[in-house]
Amino acid sequence: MKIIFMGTPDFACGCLDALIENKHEVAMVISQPDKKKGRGHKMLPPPVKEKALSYGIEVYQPETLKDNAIMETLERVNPDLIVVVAYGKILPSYILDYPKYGCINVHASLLPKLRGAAPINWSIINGEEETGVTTMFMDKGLDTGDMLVKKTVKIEENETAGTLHDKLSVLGAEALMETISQIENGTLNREEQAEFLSSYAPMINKSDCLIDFSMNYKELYNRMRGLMPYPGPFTYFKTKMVKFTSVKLGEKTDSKEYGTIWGFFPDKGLGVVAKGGIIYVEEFQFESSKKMKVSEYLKGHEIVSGDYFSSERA
RNA sequence: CGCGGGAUGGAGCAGUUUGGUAGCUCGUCGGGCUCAUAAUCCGAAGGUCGUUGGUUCAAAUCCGGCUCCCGCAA
Repeated sequence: MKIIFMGTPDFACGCLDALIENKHEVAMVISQPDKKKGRGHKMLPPPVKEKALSYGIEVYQPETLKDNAIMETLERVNPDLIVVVAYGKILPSYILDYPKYGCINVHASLLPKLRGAAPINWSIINGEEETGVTTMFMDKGLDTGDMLVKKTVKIEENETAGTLHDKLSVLGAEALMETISQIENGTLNREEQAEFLSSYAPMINKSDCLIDFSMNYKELYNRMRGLMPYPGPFTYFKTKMVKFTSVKLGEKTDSKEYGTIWGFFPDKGLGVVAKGGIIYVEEFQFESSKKMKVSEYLKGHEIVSGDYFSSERA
């Protein structure tokens, strides 16, 4: 079976690896164009492109899918199946209809929940107890196609978006392999998504990351974990922006001085008052600075009792 | 040429504006006190101040080049 693989970020690399390891014929990889990234605007290729090149697979990076170039490519390669994992563009219907076996997608949630761009983050932010991956036949809607294989994983107490991302990347590859072999064996089981159960996981934006300590401490803890390590929950301490890189859920408190520093405890970290309880900060990163443990920071800086984090720069 | 911060004993920082003996907190090592201690006290070791050139009687500090690290933005 001749496959075109479409994907862009790290998350998709596990699936590409699995396809190769299981001797599937990946005739071409389509990825987003190289982008100016990082300091100094260096051009950097997306991870999937690098991975594909290391396998010696031809890579195509169209700026748009709306012109004829993509059609010519499809005709030249003539894939039986297109596998899409976190590609980042909507596929027009003439692509969806082109391959004999259609287009399948690996999505990092238990559909129909958390359709959209950031299901991993939102599963934690929403305080879900479990999430997973779902493969589906793509249709015109956003993650609305018929579901094929579903795999579940428990969200741990201290799970972050980073750790969950890695788990789901592996699980996604497994689900994809099962889906493809079911296609080959003709044992596929399609299940329609129950629309009334659906929810949406929109792209994370800057304002989602600004931490507000007047939020309930458990919800806040979920939100912080769901944003780690990227893009990272942040707030301000005096004149500087500070990003939290490791936090723990603390005990209850009645204090209403949200954002105020409760104290520093070598075994727990820097306690901060949130609504209903304490959040302990173990590690953070100030702007222009390296990430460091709070205990390290305190060797060269002073934080006095009564200092506070604020959602606005002083 | 996207914007900005930084490089000072093992760690985290001050000192740079206004050149003139290298300083703080922590750690390390030795010792005291103590039933004991991560507590406390006394003492010690440890730095060509990122690199390179220049100005100067004198440079961590002023000027130029270079290297590396980091945040933002995309």
